[in-house]
Amino acid sequence: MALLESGEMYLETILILSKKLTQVRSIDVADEMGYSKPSISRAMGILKSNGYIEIDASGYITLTESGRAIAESIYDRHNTLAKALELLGVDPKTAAADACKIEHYISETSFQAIKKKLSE
Amino acid sequence: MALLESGEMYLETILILSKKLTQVRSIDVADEMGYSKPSISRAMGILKSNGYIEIDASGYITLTESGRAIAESIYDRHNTLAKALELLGVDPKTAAADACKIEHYISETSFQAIKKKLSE
DNA sequence: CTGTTTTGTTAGTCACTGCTAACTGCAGCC
DNA sequence: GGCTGCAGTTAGCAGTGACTAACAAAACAG
Repeated sequence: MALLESGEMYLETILILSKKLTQVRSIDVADEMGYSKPSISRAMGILKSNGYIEIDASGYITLTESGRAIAESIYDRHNTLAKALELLGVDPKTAAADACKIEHYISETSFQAIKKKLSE
Repeated sequence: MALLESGEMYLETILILSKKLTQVRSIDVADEMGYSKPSISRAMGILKSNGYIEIDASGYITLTESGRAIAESIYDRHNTLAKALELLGVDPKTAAADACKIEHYISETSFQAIKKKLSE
């Protein structure tokens, strides 16, 4: 089952939080994303049943190999797109917000073209 | 009431069709977008009740001033974004598909930055 | 030990946006 | 007149993804 936008956002957020915190729980994801606890609870259940994350007995969340691959991919897109917009003169806050949306919709082809342009 | 992605797409499609056809009906929009007639029928009802389009007794659709402004804006975004991606080496088909998505999500700030870059 | 806070889940709701099935209304053809 | 086909509407369904209310369980404070 392919992940939709929301799933990608949850995985990316877990990745970002795991860089900032020693452990990531559902409530941390809820706070970071601004969603209610039940929304996170259900989303974590779906991600877990699809093998993207694991949740231990204490509620600590870790990305599986496949989940991490997706999260890293989205995170890479986010950073690249945000950087590209900033180079065009867009303020960092707006650039980040836009990157957050675009990262889910842009094709790999277009993304690589932007990434290549940035590396020149 | 702010329009969501789907509403913007309907308005943009009506604008494009009005450039190609002398008159635009619901069925033309359905064919162009690949949606079923009921989906178009409901969408047109919503756009009409929000004052974005008018439908005469024969079923011909015209954009109101506010509807046209939105449609033109999205169409402009579409063309600009597609052109930008093509300049980066993305094939026209992929560029158009990506532009079709991004046009709904990118901020005015970022869009103007891209447009400015293109005009250099 | 007891009461509160924190964390998480369960159950049910709602909006958005697509769909099919089945209907109406009309126009054209034999 | 009656059949056929096209355009459009009505009614109801489905998937995604958010929400609140209410509950359960564990951790913590006094």
